[in-house]
Amino acid sequence: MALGRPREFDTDTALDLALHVFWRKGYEGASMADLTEAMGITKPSLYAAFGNKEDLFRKALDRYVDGPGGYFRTGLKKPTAREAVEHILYESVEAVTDPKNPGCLAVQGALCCGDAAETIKQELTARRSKSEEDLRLRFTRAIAEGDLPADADAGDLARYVSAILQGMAVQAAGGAPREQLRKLADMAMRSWPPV
Amino acid sequence: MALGRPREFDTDTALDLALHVFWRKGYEGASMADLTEAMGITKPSLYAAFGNKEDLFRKALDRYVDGPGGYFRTGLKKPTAREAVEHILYESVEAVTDPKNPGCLAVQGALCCGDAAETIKQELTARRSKSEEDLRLRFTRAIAEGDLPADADAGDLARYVSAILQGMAVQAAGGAPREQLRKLADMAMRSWPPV
DNA sequence: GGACTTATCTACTGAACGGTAGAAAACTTT
DNA sequence: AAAGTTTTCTACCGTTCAGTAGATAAGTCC
Repeated sequence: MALGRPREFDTDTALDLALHVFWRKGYEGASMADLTEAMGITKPSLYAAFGNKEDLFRKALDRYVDGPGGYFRTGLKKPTAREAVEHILYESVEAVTDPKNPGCLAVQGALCCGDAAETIKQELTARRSKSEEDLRLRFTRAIAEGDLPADADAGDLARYVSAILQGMAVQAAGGAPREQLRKLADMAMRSWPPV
Repeated sequence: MALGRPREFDTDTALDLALHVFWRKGYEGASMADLTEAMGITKPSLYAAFGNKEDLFRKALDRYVDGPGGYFRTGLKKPTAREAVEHILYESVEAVTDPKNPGCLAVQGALCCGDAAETIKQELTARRSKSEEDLRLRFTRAIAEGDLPADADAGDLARYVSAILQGMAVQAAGGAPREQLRKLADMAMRSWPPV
């Protein structure tokens, strides 16, 4: 066992609780008081375990990507581009319409912000770009493998799917019901691949 | 002329300056210090002229809708649904990629927030819903007039266009270049109306 | 000119912000 | 049991937040 007084809370569950606060309120909107209250720990414990607010957010974001946002990576592994897009779109609908925390952390965490949160905004921007790039690479492979038209533009398709996902995230943040977003995904799929 | 000491600044230009601060930083991210500095007035002058921060934001939002966001209303007046969507999409691309303040105020003003800004978030959500409803009504008319298929679902189409617009806003907030968003609009138009 | 009205300024309020000092408590090691 | 290590707690730090009091200045009205 580790030296010293043992920690009285589980860091993973505490991080999950912090994640949900950030998810609902955004980086700037979530105060340290909000976070400690939700996590059930005091501020010094939080700082000792996770660093500062920015560190905590980054750790929560990692957890988000591996947990509630894991459908993205899973989808990329599907055998065809169509199946990948289908999986990502419909799983995204379920994720962003979770009534406990509607929307997408990568979109609403810090879409724009005051000066203090600028680096967090950049981090989220970079993550969204990375996701779009992952889609692009997947579509490039699909073109090579013949399950997308040879004259398709992988970059355009990736941007299109990203925009749909982000649009759904905005609508979900506004309380759009699951049903409606499913119909949105239906529409996107009916015209896939877009010409 | 009005009674009392005359105001030394123009309220409309001051409101424009405030609008651009809110646009770049969001409601929570824009501090009163940011605002007064940009507007070139002191805090008491601001409060006397515009009320409190929330009032100021609402007035800036009205100005946004009538100014930089005016393309939406203009587009709805186009003779056909296709022309309306085309106008709104391409004008939106220009608006959200304005390098001075990328993105859309109605999306990034308060997509999610702390408790204090909750009413602002609701106001923005309501405005986005209103826009979607305006699109739906326009498409309903278009179906009646025969410039959309009789079996089209006006609500679905409105949601789809809204999602594209909001997705573009998110991408623009992340610095997506105008060229790329134009190609996104191209794709949306090529498959219009979506089946 | 004097009364009245409104805008402007400096200086300030209380509350909330992120973050920390320092002492006490709980464990392992020897 | 004593030493060493780490967590926990209360209480606090300085800063920034939105918002305001009160005095002064600049006009109009009579």
